[in-house]
Amino acid sequence: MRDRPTTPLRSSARRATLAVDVVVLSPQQEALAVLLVRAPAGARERWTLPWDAPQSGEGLEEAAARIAQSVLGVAPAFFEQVGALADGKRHPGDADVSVGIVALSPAGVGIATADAEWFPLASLPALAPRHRNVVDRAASVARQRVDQSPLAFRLLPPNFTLSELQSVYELLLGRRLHKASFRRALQASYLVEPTDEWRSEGRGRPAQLFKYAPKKRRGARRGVRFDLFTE
Amino acid sequence: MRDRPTTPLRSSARRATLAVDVVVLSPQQEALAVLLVRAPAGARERWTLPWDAPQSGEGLEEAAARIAQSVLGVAPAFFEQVGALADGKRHPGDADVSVGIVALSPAGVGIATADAEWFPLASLPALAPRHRNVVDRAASVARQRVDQSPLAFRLLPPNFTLSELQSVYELLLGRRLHKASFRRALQASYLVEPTDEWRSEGRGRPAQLFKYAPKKRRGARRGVRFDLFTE
DNA sequence: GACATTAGTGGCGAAGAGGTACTAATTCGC
DNA sequence: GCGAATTAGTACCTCTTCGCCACTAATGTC
Repeated sequence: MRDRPTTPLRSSARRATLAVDVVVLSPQQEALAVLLVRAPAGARERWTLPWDAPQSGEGLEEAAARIAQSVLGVAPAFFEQVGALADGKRHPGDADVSVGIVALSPAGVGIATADAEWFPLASLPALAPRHRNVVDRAASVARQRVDQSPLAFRLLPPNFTLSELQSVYELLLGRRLHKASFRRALQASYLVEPTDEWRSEGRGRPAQLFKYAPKKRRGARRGVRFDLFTE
Repeated sequence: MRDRPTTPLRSSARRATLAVDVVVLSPQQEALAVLLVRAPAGARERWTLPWDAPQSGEGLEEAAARIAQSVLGVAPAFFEQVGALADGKRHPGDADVSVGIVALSPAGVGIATADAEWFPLASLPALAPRHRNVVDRAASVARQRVDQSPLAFRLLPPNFTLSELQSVYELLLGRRLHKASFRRALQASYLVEPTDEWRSEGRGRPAQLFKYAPKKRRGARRGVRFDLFTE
């Protein structure tokens, strides 16, 4: 590649229409589900992600919390950006730029609006191309970050059984995990604490409830992992 | 948390000023450095990140490539979004929203403009608060992604010695690594291939040059790693 | 030719991985 | 009441991987 004449920068900050598109994820019926809202009559697709423009002076995660709350009834406790998208594809509000934000909500949280519904990630209805893109990125971000942030714990109520935790990990990763190894690794991480409660869920032995209570870990950082490349 | 009356969504996509702020990283003099450009006279800080508004129809990474090229002379080969920021803090162009993008450039690539300079991450001059924020996030993203993407390879020329590769990893991670373990892990990952070339760098035994040539790996995904949490 | 310097490898003990198979505590069916 | 089914949780074994030390290899310096 060779040098080219350069155009001057700082032409001026251009005005663009901006949308915050929220991907609310939650485990529903043994599958990871996305919250969609019914599109207004006349729209090309029948469903869209919850979205809105950020209000002036409002941060982006703040906007996402407001948007999620207006659909779900409660604000999710965890947000993470998927990234900004200006792919030129169609957006329901014709926004030039979309900021995608993943929000995580535990199972069993009710939906406030009659116009909203959970759809399993695997069987989504048709969405505007931009929204489709945002959802795909959101799912991929969730999978990539699951062992770097407490994502899984935000998809569960405050108290949960270890089997529930393992199930959420399996949903996020899309593969089965080994019970003994899972618990051994969890034990060593000092991320959870047992509570006094036990839950009897139909058949079988009752399970002890745990809560997320990360201890400060001795920073025993180990070597480089070359086997985590996604590309 | 209880249900609250909801405000209607889809008020309309609001117009906002948008900037793409680019953090070009490169190893310079044994340290990770950021490319800054001299601010125009009268600005509150003397240096800024290279930034501009995206042109219409231009993707965000595309804009970042154009901006980086105009300062550096060549376009970096690798871009990754840091995220969108609407923190209300001061931006040199008073943009409402900044999209931060990290670009990686190998050492030894010349700077085209006299108004640009490399600054080690550890000793940056004063920057506009928003830019300071973008740089901090960029560094943190780079550290977090280093073992999920071939970041380190993009900070090196096409052919490199394993010691150089290890040095880049040490720069990114901010800690020393063990030579034998590093090479053993690298060997097992099938990410690099030896070339026929050797390089004699002053003293010591000459080193073989390698190139980045990732083979399709057997997807031997292993257990969950709870020890990678950053929070 | 001795020495310093950098590259690269072999091997060892400890820790971690996955797997099997066990024990524990409950509900269900009879 | 009692065994079968079901789910929770653990003990142990094996194989791999990790960190580390110590060594060999090939060059420049004096």
